[in-house]
Amino acid sequence: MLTLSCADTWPEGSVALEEEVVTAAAQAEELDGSVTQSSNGCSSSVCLDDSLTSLQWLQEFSIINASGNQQVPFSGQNQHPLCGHQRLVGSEAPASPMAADPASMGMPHTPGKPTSAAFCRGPSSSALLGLVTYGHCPEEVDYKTNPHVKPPYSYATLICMAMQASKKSKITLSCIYKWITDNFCYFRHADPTWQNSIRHNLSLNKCFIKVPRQKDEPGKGGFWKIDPQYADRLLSGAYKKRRLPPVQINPALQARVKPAGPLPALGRPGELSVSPESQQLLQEFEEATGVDQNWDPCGAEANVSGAWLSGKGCGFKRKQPALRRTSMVKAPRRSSSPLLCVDEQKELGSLKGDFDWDALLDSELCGELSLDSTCQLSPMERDDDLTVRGRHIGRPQQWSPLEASADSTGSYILSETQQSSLDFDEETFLATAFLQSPWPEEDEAGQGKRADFLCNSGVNFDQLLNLSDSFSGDLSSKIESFL
DNA sequence: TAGTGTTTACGGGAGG
DNA sequence: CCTCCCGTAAACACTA
Repeated sequence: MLTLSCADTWPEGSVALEEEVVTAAAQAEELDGSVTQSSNGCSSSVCLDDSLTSLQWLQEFSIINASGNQQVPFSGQNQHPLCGHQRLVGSEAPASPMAADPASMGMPHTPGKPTSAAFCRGPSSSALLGLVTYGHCPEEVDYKTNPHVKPPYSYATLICMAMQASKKSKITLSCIYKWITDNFCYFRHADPTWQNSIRHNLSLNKCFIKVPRQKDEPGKGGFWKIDPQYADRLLSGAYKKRRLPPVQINPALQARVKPAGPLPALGRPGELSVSPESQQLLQEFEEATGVDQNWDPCGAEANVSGAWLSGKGCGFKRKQPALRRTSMVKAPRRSSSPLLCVDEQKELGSLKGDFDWDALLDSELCGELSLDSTCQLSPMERDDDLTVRGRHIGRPQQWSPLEASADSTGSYILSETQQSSLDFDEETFLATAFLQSPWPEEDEAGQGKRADFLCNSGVNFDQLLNLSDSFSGDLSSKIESFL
């Protein structure tokens, strides 16, 4: 059971920091002046074509926004417990990344020699994981302003983040560059060879699809989008490049961990608590896995996410040497899940056999994400429901917004056949919730929001329809009811 | 010419 | 030791 509810109806709460917006817009214009600019800083065609393939809409489920705190990832003093990322709250966020760039203020910088950012890992999908991450990351690495620390994300992840944050289904290479430099100070000062790596990644990583620019579209180069088949994986488990040695929970943090009681509201990092259920699940987990508090949540999450990082799902397109990487073929379409191949489902199944991952995730997610109408976290009873921003959603098998049907209470109950991808979508949501879009939001005023959902989300109707082969209801009425 | 995109090659880290 | 992932470097072609 997972509840992400809040009083506000979505997509409210996705208000960007105006200063950030203005700055990003201005910078984007400088960057891509040859292309007709829209308010989001990307080319007009980007803005026009939103109906492609991203899981962008997942970002709209931001519970952080629901909590009333504007999130600004990779910077600031507060770290989002979900993802382990730091975030600024309100005015703590620099109006411009450059404005807060120590390197641009005379701070010495030695790019290319990243420090131990790897030990301050990013998003975790559960309260438990976030808790651990939070605990063992006392010295918060501000990737947005720290020019010395290379972000612990793979280039593929960075690209994916940029794509997600852009609110568009496809973005230009320059937009990717810009987002990365905006959000990671390191790359603003690092040797530009990283851009080569970005391009290399785009070309070789099958997660990314090139969308040629139309002939009548001005500008250079094409657009890139995320293959929806891999998007969630990319974001769910790729927040770190490599596995790390076991980490220790900060003893000081452990002392702050209190049994029982609701989790503190986001933004109260000083007082953490774990519900008894979570503790029990943790204990079960430890018993089942033999890990203790040295358990690396990052690696674990990668496993939970389908172990795709281990090379089973999101590999490179490159032609591998004949005797190497024979497994690097395009992953087949998933059978029951669009996101899991058979083998992966087996893996997850075997995992389930040993340990109830769902229970752990669900429990922790409940404890972490449950926001009641007063925007306070509250422990949740475990059931099979999901509430996002005031909308009650049954635990889906293959989550698709269009498959949701509203019940009499305005809740969205998904059919049982929709279950499989929720775990990944949860992960995706959690992994992307913290993302900040430097791109100016398009018209976010009032009524347009919901109608813009499917447009801005980048959800392709055709793909959604493909996802719901078995979906035979009145599509238009469902869409209308959903909107 | 600069930016973009593709491709190849190589080495290091990590896991099996 | 092998495989895989990832990063890096470089060469090359194409295009605005």
